[in-house]
Amino acid sequence: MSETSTIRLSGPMAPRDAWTAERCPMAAAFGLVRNRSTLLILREALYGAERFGDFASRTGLSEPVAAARLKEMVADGLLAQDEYREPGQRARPRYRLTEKGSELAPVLLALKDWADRWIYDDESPIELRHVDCGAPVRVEIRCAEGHEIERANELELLPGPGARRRG
Amino acid sequence: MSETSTIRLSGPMAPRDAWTAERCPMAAAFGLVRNRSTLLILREALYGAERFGDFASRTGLSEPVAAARLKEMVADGLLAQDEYREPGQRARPRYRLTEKGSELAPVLLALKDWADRWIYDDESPIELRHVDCGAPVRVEIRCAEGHEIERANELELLPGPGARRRG
DNA sequence: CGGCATCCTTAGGGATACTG
DNA sequence: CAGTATCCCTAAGGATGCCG
Repeated sequence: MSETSTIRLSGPMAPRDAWTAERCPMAAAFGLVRNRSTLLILREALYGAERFGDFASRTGLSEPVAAARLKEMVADGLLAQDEYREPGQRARPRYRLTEKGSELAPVLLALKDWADRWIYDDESPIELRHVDCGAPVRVEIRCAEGHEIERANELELLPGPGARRRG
Repeated sequence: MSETSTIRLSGPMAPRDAWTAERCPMAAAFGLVRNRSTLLILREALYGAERFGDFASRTGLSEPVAAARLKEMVADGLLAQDEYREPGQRARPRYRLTEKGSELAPVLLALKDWADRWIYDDESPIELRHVDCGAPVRVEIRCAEGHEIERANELELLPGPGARRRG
């Protein structure tokens, strides 16, 4: 643990290529989450919120901000909006996670795991368990052979299939 | 896949409790990453950057912004600053990931996995492989029993050990 | 090199009040 | 209830220039 752990840039990546900055999936994904309010709305959507008022009140966001984010997230395909009518009630707008949106869950879980350790000192305010077996859940980095990766220096960075493409 | 997938809020969490918003590990962790520039610097640190000029140029950030972020990240314990002297050279400042900082790697990898699928259509500009076996790497959600979680509705949200504590 | 000072523009976000 | 319209303040970040 004395040595700083970084990802290995070998072969075609060393010395480091400029396009890893220009076409960076991490930055691209962050560009859609973008800000705190989007993250909070994403969290509430994962917790099952569907209605405008719930998003605003449970996140603590002001209504104008909640409205702006919901609109953006629908435009970005993270949420889908429709109307639903509970029996005997008037129709109400509803916002639900798309598959694209719900697949951001690992990002939130990775943030949670990190905060649980480094902010809450392993005493998290919330716990996630596997519904089927009740065991606690965590994010793992694993290769296709099933080996778990514990540190960044077990990783090697290479150009991907989309390295040459433009757009 | 017709049903929207959300985390289950059962027992003490249903109806949803307000403190899941007040003390939210996802939001807490996001509060340290906070903005795009921090993420980019984190990325470069993971790619092995150590010097001010490299952080600024490889991220494309202006120097004032890079300087401000590096300072914040050192204050937040994500980076450690020291001086090093290459043989026959003058001493230079150096910024390296702390353990706290490098453990944010899963967050970046989760963002990458998501973008690879939803932005780059499975043709990523970059690839990460396990150094030992060369197999591609991905983020997995898994419970302590080893079951992989594929969808949010396989998860159950509960109060954690730090639920009652204040601070 | 490795920064800091200054200036400027845009984005994020709260408060308040109002509408269908 | 589900927003929208204003207004205002702060944070994020680029450009330029200077300095040890």
